[in-house]
This record gives sequence, C-alpha cells and structure tokens, in this order.
Amino acid sequence: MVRAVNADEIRESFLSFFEQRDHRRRPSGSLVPPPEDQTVLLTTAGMQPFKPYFRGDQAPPHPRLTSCQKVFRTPDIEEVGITARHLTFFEMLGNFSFGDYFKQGAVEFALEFSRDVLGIDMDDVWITVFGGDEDLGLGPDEEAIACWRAVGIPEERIVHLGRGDNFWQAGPTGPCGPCSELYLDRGEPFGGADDRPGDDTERFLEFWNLVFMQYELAEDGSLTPLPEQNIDTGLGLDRMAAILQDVPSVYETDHFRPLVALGEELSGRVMGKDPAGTRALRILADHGRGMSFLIADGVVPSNEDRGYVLRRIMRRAIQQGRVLGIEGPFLTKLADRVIEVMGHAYPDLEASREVIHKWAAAEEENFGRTLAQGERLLGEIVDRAKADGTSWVSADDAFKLHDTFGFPFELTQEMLAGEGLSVDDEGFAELMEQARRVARAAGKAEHAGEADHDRVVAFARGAGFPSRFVGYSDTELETTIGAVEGDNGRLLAKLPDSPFYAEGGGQVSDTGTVETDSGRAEVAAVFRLGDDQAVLLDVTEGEIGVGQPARAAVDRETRLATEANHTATHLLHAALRERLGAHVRQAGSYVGPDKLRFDFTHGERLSPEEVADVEARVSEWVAQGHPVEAVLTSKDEAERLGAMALFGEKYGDVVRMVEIDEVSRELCGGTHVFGTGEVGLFHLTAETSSASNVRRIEAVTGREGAQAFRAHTGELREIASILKVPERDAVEAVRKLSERVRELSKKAPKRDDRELAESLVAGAADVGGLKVVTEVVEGPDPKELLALADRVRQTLGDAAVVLGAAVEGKANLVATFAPAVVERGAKAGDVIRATAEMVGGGGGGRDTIAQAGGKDPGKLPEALAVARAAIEAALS
RNA sequence: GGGGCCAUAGCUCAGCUGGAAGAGCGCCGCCUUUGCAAGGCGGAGGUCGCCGGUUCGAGCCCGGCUGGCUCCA
Repeated sequence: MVRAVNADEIRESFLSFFEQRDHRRRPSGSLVPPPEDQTVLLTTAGMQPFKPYFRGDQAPPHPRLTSCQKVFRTPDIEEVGITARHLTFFEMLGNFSFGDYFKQGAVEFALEFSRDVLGIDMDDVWITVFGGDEDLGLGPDEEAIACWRAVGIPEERIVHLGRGDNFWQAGPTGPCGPCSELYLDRGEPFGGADDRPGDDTERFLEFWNLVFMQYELAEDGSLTPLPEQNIDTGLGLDRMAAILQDVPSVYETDHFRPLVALGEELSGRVMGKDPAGTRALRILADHGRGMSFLIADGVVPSNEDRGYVLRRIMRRAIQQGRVLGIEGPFLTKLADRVIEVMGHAYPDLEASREVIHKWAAAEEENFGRTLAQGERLLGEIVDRAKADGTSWVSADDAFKLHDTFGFPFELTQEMLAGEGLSVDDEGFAELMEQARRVARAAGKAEHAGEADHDRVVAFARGAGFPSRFVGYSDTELETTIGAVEGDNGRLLAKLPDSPFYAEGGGQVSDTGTVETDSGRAEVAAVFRLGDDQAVLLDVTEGEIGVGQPARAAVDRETRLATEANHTATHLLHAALRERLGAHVRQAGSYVGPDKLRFDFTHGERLSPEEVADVEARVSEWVAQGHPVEAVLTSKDEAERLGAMALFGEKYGDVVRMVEIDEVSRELCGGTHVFGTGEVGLFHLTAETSSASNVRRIEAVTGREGAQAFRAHTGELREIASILKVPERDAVEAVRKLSERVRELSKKAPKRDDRELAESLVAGAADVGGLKVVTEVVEGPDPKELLALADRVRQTLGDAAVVLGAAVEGKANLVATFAPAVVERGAKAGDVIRATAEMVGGGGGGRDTIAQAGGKDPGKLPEALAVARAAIEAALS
C-alpha cells in the first residue's frame, strides 16, 4: 500500500476528485427518506435522495453529482460482527450522471480514482460484469467489457455474473440496468487459488459498484431503453478504509477502533480473543453508530417501522453488552464515542447529543423492565419444568417469551443452560419463520392505490406541460383546461395555473370549483406529482373540454380553516419543544379544515399540567398576533436560522420556510394564515399515542374551536344549574357532592340484623347433633344475606345455615356450613344447587359457603324445604 | 400492514371450573432501639381501565372501546 489513509481523508479525496471533474458535491440526505418515497423505510443506497432525478420527475441541479451518503441496511443484520465487512450503518461514496457520461466515463473515473488517488495496484483488481440473462433477453454486457478492456483490464480478470449479482433494479418495475463491480484480490492467504469474485469468500473484496441505468422494466418483464442513460455508483467508505489501512476487517479502521476500544475498556475483553466476545464488541461498535445516526435524523425507538429498526439495534447492543459482562447502562457512553469520531463530519450528530442520550437512556431502562419481566416468567417456566421433572422447555414457551414479552431467545437459552435445562431451538426457528411468513403475506395486500397513481402520472406526463401551483397567493383565477381524460364518470384535468393545494406535508388537498362557459365541476381530488399536479373533477353541470378558458376557485372557507389549523400546528410544535424539550420532533401530522393532528416524539404521556401549559402557550401566541410569512431561501440559510426541518429533508437548493415572527421557523410547503390571530380559539381535544415514544395531539381552532367552547360552556351551565350553584362553583360543588356520596355510602347504616339473627338462632332445628337453619327472611340484599347467615352460623357453632330472600323480583339464596357439617357429608355447594333449582336458577360455591339465585321468589319456601331435606338426608 | 399479550391498592403482581377482592413492597400510627437499619402490632388506601352482553350471580366468560407492552413486515 502506498500510504495509510484515514477514512475522513478517503471521503474528502473522493468528493474532491469528482468535484474537480465537474460533479457537484451534495451533502448526505437524511437516513429517513422523504415522505413522498414510501418504498423504503430507510435510506439504503447513495442514489436514493436522487431518485426524482433518475426517474425524471425533477431536473437535477447539475448533470453530474457526487455525495457521501449515510445508509442503513438491515437484511444482513445477523452477519454483523461475524464477518469482517458487514455493517448496518455505513457511508456510501458515489458519483452520479444524469444523461451525461455513461459506461466509458464511469469506468474511467473508477479506474483513475482507484489507481491514482487511492494508489491501488490495478493488477490486483478484478472486474465483474453482467453476463446476460434469458428472462431479460439480454446477452453479456459487451459494452462494459469493452470499456474495461479499453482501460487495460485483461480479459481473464473480467468475470461474468448473472442477474442476481450484476443486474440492478429498484423494484419489480422501473428503471434498471446491468452493473459492474470492482474487486480487490487480497491473495491466497484469504482464500483458495480457484476463488473468483462473487464467491462468498474473504479473498475478493468488493469495493465499488457501478450501475448502468439504461432500461425501463415493464410489468410484463419487457425492457425498453431509457431516453436518458444514467450512472449510479457506490463505494463503501469503511471497506475502502480497511483496504487502504491494510487491516483485516472494517472494525480495525480508524472509524471503528475507538468504538471497539470503548467496549474493551468497559468489559475488559479484547477483540480477536474469542469469537463471542469479538462478535459482541463489533456489534456494539456497529449498532452504536447506527443508533446515534438514526436518532440524530429524528428516529425514536418504537414498535413500528423505522423506530422498530432502531429499537432492534439498541436492544441487540444492550444484549451484547450483557454478553460482554458490562455492568450498568452504557449506550450513552457509546454514543459519545461515536460523536467523538464522527461529529466533525456530521455536525447534526454533535447537535443531537442530548436527544441521543435521552432516547438511549430511556430505551435501556425500558428494555430493563422487559428483561425483568421475562426473567420472572422464565423463572416460572423453569420451576414448572423442575416440578415436572423434565429437562426440556418447549419451543412454544420460548417463542411466547420472545414474541409476546420481547425476551431475547439468546437469553432464554443462556438462562436455561444455567439451570441445566435445554430448549427446542429448531422448533423455535420454525415458529419464527412461520410468524415472518404470516406478516409478509399480510403486508402484500397493500399498494392498492398505486396503479391509480401510475395512471395519473402517465396522464400528467402526456399532457406535456407542468401545472404551476399559485394558490399561495391566489385562491381564484382565470386559467384554461390544459388537458382532460375521462376517469370513471369523472374527469382528470390539468390546469397550467392551479390555485388548488395538493395534499402534502400533512395538509389535505383543497376543495373548490372549476367553471367554463359550458360547464361546472367540483374538485374531487388534487394529486401531487412532485412539483406538478393534476386535479380530479366531478362535473356537475354541462361539459368541460380541453382548451376552454376556465375559472378555478378554491373553497375559501375550507381553505381558511385548514390554514388556521396549519399555523396552529406550527405553534403547537414550538410550544411542545419549549415545554417538553428539544427531543420533541414532528413524526407525522394531519391538517384539515376540521381539525389538526400532530404526532411527535416524546416518551411519556403528557401530564394535565403540561397539556394545560401547551394550550395556554399557543393561545398566548395567538392573542399576540404574530405575523406569519413564507420565505424562499437556501437550505443552508434556513438551517443557519435554526429552522426545523421535517423528517426526510427534501433536496433542492431553494426551500420554503414558514416563519411565525418571534415564535418558530419551519421548512414547510403548506399554506398558512397571515397572522396567528386568525387561528382564533385553540382547543386541545385529545392526547394519546400512535406508537411507543410517539404521542399524538388533536386540536381544533377557529370556528371548530368556538363550537367546542360553546358546547363545553353549555355543559358546564347545565351542570351548574342541576347543582343550583354559580358556574364558577360547579367544580367545588361536584367535588363536595362526590365526597358526600362516598361518606354516606360508607357510613350507610348497616341493617341491624341482630334481632333477626337471634330469632333465627332460636328457631334452629337439631339434626343428628348439628344445628340446622333453613328460613326465608325479609329484605336483605345478597351481601347482607351472607352476613346474616354468617352471624347465625357463628352463634350456633357447628351448624348448617341456608337462608333465602326475595329482592327485586329475584330470589337470593345463601348457604354456610360449619366444617363439622361438611365432615358429616353435607356440602353447601351441593345443597345450594338443589335448592336453587326450585326457584328457577342455579348456584354454587365451596363446601363451606355457597350462593345461588333464581327468578322465582314465590317458590322460596318450597326451595328451603328442599334444602332442609337435602341436609337431613346428608347428615343422617 | 399483520400477529401475541396486558390493564386488580401508590408500586410489582396473585386471584383455581364464575360464588365474601388478596400478597409483597411503599404509606400512616404505636411499640421496640442510644441512633440508624431492621423487627413487632395496628391502620388507611379499590369504580378490578370504560361501555355493553351472557348469568340467579362477572375481577374471571363474550363483544366493543380506550390505554399500554411486544414480535414480525
């Protein structure tokens, strides 16, 4: 190797290399994809933020781009720590061409950078190319082969691989193309003499993937050439660092060594000594990075979606910490170490330190509870197994522990081993696979609306002109019907200028009307297509045709209500951050004319005080009448001003920032009122949760708020009038009333049944030396009846007492037998059942005490005669 | 998007085939002790999450709602 290079230098030299070759450098996008991209949970490739450019939805700012992109991949999570190169989180360097240079250019750049900048000996580099595929109807990628040969790679080091390895596609349809990879041959110590790239051995290390996007894959599997050919490449920073630093694994590079060292310091273990410890130390390092970066991008540990991905790596890290024998919490230390190593390259990370600490500590505590519960349950399972004398625990038990209670299987195994027990691993794996299958099958049924969306996109493209949204300033305007297409009795239309807001950023689409000289239509839907849009019209009168001049008008009242809610959403967001802390981040929202719903990251339910404070703060800002203004600015400038970016920041140099003077700045494409005063009455209607660590607030404003206020006032007035107190005293009055009710029911004069009891005692019969009472009494409810029977029996000593009473048209029966009676063969349960039958009911209980009831109180005397007979029969 | 589970005293949880709501810890009072920790005795504390159904009777069975935990996609 020419020289050892640290990872930061590799990153910088890559970006500047391509910058010097007319590529524009772009910062890494968030790990959280923008909301428009529903196809992935997390950013998994360098090209992902550029998807709109690759798809042609949006023009790239420059035909050549280069970036170092944060990516997170979970499919290989099980491999992490076991192999020398698998990671969940890593940085992907890439150069991109949009209709500019193609295979030859990409190959030349890759060669030049590898050889001249990285100093890699090209004699050690092997190339793989797409070798053809019958299903696709494609032969080997001769063009790529020619390119490589042109730069001097000999034929024997160009390996043909199949569709699985060297053909790239993002999904079942869409842009795709062959790819070509660069491998470094590390020689025989790392593998056999016959090994080839693509074999899964350590000898050949893949370090750069060049994707040649040149086809569009249709649903029927056919390929059509793309009008513009694109280049997308990916070079894994950490793998390259391992190569250049001449270390056997990515974990020994300068980006990882300090992280592994932390684990070593905390545990006293050493990487490379034993497989389990090595794996654990590596997992700590990898997951520590992933955790820190995910949280910095606004993800919180949760039971859903990307939050679940985060929770999983956090819990795996905690678990591995236990394997290492680390005492106490350590995730915050791990995060600090990650920030130390990466913070200068990613200032967001440094800025998010406190938030990362908060969630790390919270998750450790949370998982601690889960583990404690699991340990208790497992203890019970162990006790049961020991009592049964088996040495075996069923897969069902272990799976339930994992699936329902979140207790790691690994821990189950370990704890059982400590008790000399074993568990059915295979059965467990099977149950696991079964659960996966079920979940996958269930997930399939989604994506129903996508065909519709595709059709709308096709229509919009076919129209040949974009629709400009002018609704920020104009809600009514003269335009023309640019294009139409029938759609199930409705009309899909495109307006060159449209006042209608298309759903986005949580805000719902506008409603309104479109009128021409020949017809009138209601806007049924507005489709957002990147910066473009299309409207769905319900024609209510006459006809509407292409080319007609038209008047488009937004339903102002609805729009205004929506805008009030949107501005209130920003106020709410600001108030929550102020009151609860900077960890509060928007996690989804709904802004409609009827209400607003705001989801945000926060660990626990809001206390009544917090809710009241937040509500008061928002109302204060409303009353102060702050101006609201939207400004177009650069992303950097917005960031400098401290604007809150929504999750999944959008690319593009120009961003729209909504500024509420002195209160908040947020990047936001929605429409707002001009001043906070227009929000009117802000009223919080609900505080719930939508996933763990995500709270949901619903609120109303303006007219709806006033409506809620009137309703509540009405109710309060009614309460006050019922209580006959002034409104302001209603709460106190209710409190007193409630206390009084409580006192009264407590002190309620217990029926004085002493006399009744005495007379029953006096009337007791003697059956074979035991006292027997079977009587109908007046009045008592079941509880009192029981108390009475108890008193009688206790006075009599060894006695059998059966009492009946009629209450509210029903018969109640109770039997209480002294142990001596039971010993002689009379059981309260049996007697009461026979007795209850007479009154058309049933009953039961224990040998000494039993209850019953029936629907026919008139038959009580006969029933008690039956009881008497039954007791006598049993005792004789 | 799908599955599993939970909700009983301030906390952690028992509660059997439906038949008188419990334990441990915590809290209050008294006793013991030089003090503390601990111990002894006594006590307060409950809408069994909410609504409905089945039943003579529901903490327990059934349905719905709400809240929470958890696994998978």
